[in-house]
Amino acid sequence: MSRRTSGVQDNSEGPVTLEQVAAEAGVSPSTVSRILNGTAKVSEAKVRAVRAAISKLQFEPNPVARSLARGRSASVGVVIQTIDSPFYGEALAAIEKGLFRANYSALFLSGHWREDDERRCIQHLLARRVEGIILVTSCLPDEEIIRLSRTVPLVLTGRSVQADRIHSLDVDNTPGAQLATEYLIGQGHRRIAHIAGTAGHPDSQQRLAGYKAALATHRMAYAPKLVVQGDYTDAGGFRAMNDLLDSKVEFTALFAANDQTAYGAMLACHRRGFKIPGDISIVGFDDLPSSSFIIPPLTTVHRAINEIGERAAEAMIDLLEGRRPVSRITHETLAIRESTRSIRV
Amino acid sequence: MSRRTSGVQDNSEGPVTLEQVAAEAGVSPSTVSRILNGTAKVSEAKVRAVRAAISKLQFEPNPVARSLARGRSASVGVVIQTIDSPFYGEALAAIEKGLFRANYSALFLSGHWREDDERRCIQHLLARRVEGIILVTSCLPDEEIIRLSRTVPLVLTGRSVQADRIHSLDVDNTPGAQLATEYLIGQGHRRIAHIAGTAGHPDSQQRLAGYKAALATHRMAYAPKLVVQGDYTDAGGFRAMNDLLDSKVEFTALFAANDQTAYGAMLACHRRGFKIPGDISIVGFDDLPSSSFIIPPLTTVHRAINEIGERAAEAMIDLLEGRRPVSRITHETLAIRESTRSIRV
DNA sequence: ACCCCTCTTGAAAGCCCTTTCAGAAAGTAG
DNA sequence: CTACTTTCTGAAAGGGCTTTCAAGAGGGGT
Repeated sequence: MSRRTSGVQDNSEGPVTLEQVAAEAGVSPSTVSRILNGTAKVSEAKVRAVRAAISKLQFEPNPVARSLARGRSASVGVVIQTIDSPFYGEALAAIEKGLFRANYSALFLSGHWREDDERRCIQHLLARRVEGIILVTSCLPDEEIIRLSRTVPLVLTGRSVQADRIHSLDVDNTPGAQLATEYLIGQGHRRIAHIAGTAGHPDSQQRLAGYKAALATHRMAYAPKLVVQGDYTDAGGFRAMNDLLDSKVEFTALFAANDQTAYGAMLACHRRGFKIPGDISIVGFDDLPSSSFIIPPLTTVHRAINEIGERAAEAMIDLLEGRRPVSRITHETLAIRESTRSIRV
Repeated sequence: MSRRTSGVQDNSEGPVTLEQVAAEAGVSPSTVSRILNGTAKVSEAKVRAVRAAISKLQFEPNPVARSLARGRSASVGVVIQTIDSPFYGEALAAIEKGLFRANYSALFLSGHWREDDERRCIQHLLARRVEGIILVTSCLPDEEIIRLSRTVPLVLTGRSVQADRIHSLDVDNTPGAQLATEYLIGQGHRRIAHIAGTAGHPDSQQRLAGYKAALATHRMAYAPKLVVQGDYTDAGGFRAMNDLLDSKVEFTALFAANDQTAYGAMLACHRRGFKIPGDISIVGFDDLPSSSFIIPPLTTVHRAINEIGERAAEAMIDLLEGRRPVSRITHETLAIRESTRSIRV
């Protein structure tokens, strides 16, 4: 015992409390609280005294107590599918920054593309009393999301669900995919293969839809044989390209569901002696940071992923502070690099 | 008024509280708490009644109140430098998983390799009353870290600082770098260039040291001209390789400070018509997931980054629960792929 | 039958803030 | 100078849980 008594400067004894500040400044705790939060006018003199006490004692309000008293946790949950993955990483960074600026903490959890894991994450977040949840490409069915939105406000990316406290930051992937495919068509390609993303993912369906739409626009037949299943990973792209090559179906270009798939596909081509873009032109989707540095630099659909993250954070803050979010996302563009070539005659 | 009274199933009225459970079960709040935490023996009958009430009301204890009462926040802070970056992403995922399993939440914040940002993050985390902080490759000076450890237990990765409540998960990069360089030497290379990592980073210094050590072991002279500064990014590697090529210094192999640097360097070679590994052999460091899929697949020092993450989480939990962490990290190995070749005669 | 223990349980105090309520002080109007 | 506002301020009541303390109940020993 005893260390409690001492303490000219040695503030062992755990964090300083608001009451200690009040005592030091000779005012009541309520006054200190009011100054801290600006919830009422307080006389100049007391403000000064309290500020002095605060800095003398190095007081930092305890956010846990504050949360309890206010009934608000000042934190929002972010459920992402894979925290690794260069693509989502960038979004995360932007979300973190946006929330941090508005004084919210972010709790990141990964759902691993599994509904059950995602539910578990959400449960955990709710138990932690987050004030809102940002779902980055959720796997859950619409009605479940709507039900959830009755409990907490939601921001969804890569997905569109309409409900009162839901803000969908949907980036329809269809136009981007169409853009990519049409670019290939414009370069003279007529037999264009596609390696799809994970089966069942909405954005993978959209990318396929965009591919089909481009063909349709140019009155080109859709050949199921030219489309093989991938899973958004390098390895999946590698496998898929091998399947494609094994199947002996002819094609001069490939639209890959994402950049990683394209990487894998490129390697498969390389292994079998096909040159890119000499023999096969390849377009990706996402524009990962490294895509401009691989060999050859990848032509790909550019998405401003950090912008998506920023908007998601903003929208969440709007929702929390009772404003109606209106954020719109920049459209996808095509970053034309060196993995494609014209085969016009 | 009124909606409070109703409620066969409609639990508007916000979350259920422990007191409501107590009332429903006909016991005192203390008893419910004891059952929840197993802090005392409670009669079979009451346990059953309480369990029934809990599931009937769907009670979930409020962690905020719990934190306040216990004085423990059940959360740990994780300061990372860049949340994006495939490399750190993996570590994060592993840390998140490890902490989640032990019922701790992780608060991720990025320091952007800037001391000030890192300090700000730490302040924020302390204000949030995290119980411990994991610093992934911190930029802060040793004495500051030691001072901090008097406030919260610390786990450090990529760094070694000795103090009571600090557990360093240091992976000395020197041996890995030496391994890489010696491999090149073993393949007959005599003029080996090195693109260093960000100036001043300890691990970048270690990698350089490993490079030098390998040369020394083989009685090869260290030529400063063969070493140029990079910054761990693709772009930096690209630039550095161009500088190297411009300088007309001769070399047949390159040891790049990390995989991204290697990517950039490879592209620079490609641009100027140098073949890899035909003209120049390249070895990287880290073994990013995509490194086995780029062209050519990169020979690189493999680090079990997810293992580092797992160990970090475990160590933190040990520290928090009063155990002495003893985790050891697997050694680095060399993943030999196709970006290197022997030039033995 | 009486005393002493052990075991289970509830009351109440606390954790550290916020916020309502009401009193005190100061200002304005009549 | 009184009556009524308008400020500023403190006391006290939460917010939802944990934990200490003490009382009540039941058991064993003599």
